[in-house]
Amino acid sequence: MLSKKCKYAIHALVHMAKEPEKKFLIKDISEACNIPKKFLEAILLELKRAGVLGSKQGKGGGYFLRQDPATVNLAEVLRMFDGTIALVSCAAHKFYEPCAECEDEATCSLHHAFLEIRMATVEMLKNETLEGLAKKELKMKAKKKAKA
Amino acid sequence: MLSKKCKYAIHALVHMAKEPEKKFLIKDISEACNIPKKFLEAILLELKRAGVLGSKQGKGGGYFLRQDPATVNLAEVLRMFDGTIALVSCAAHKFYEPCAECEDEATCSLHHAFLEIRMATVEMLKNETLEGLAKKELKMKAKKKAKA
DNA sequence: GCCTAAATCTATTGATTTTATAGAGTTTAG
DNA sequence: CTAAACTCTATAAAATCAATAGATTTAGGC
Repeated sequence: MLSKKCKYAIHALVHMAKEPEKKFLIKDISEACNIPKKFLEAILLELKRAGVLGSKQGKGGGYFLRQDPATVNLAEVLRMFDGTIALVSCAAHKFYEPCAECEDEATCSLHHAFLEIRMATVEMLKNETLEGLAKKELKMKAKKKAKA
Repeated sequence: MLSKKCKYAIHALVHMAKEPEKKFLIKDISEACNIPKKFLEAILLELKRAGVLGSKQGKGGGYFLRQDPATVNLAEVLRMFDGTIALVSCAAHKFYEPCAECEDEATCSLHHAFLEIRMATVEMLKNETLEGLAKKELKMKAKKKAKA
């Protein structure tokens, strides 16, 4: 499972990607996405430090996307907040660590199995971009409204 | 990431699946797989309660596979120890729960994205059986030995 | 029957991580 | 100069994870 922090980050980013040019107040994102304001503060700050968001301080300030939402994908966000995507550390790409209990990774069937699963999962996550998610959501909401 | 408990469980099961008819002592599994003995005790007990293992108490006792290792897969073991395989609770199959912050799952892009990812992941995990993993491991170890 | 080997059960501890909040500080528009 | 807004440090509450201790029950073999 994702941490709440990571899920909140994705929610916030997708929300912002619906209007990629707009500047957002923490408070507004917090209310729109139902994320505790103080918690969201820390999250947005992390995203800023990672270069995904930019910000402007003082009156009239706010957060905005610094990167093209088509180039930001879920694999990236997951790794930023939750670390590795792999199910065991010895199958990780960016956060590789040998498993303490394993005597020989080369002949460990789990290592090989989870390596494949990690690679497939990362592929799927890379296909999910902020732009894609935001557009899908706008479309779904429009459809639902039309129905009602 | 899997919990250690879950990873230990899989290690122990694969170890046992290499000799599916044999009866194993906790101590022997613990030493073979480098798992803290007391911790392993609790794990094996859970696997027994779940029906995967059987046991015999007293002198000459031990644990043994109760199910055909070809029918036990990693999806099952993961769910037993770590709960849902999905990355968000609203995308879970066996452990579904709505996300607290989400106002409308039907139009949530994350819900749909993670639903697909969960389904693909479960497919992959289901293809990894105790028998498959054990055989692969035996083969790899034999190959390595032949080389040396 | 008694001894010993082995699984079983209850409880609890310590460490770590996660989630969240408080409050002071800094920046900027007007 | 003041209000609005992000920034930073600190910390606390809660949950989870990993591991251990110690007592109990069961069964085999002499």
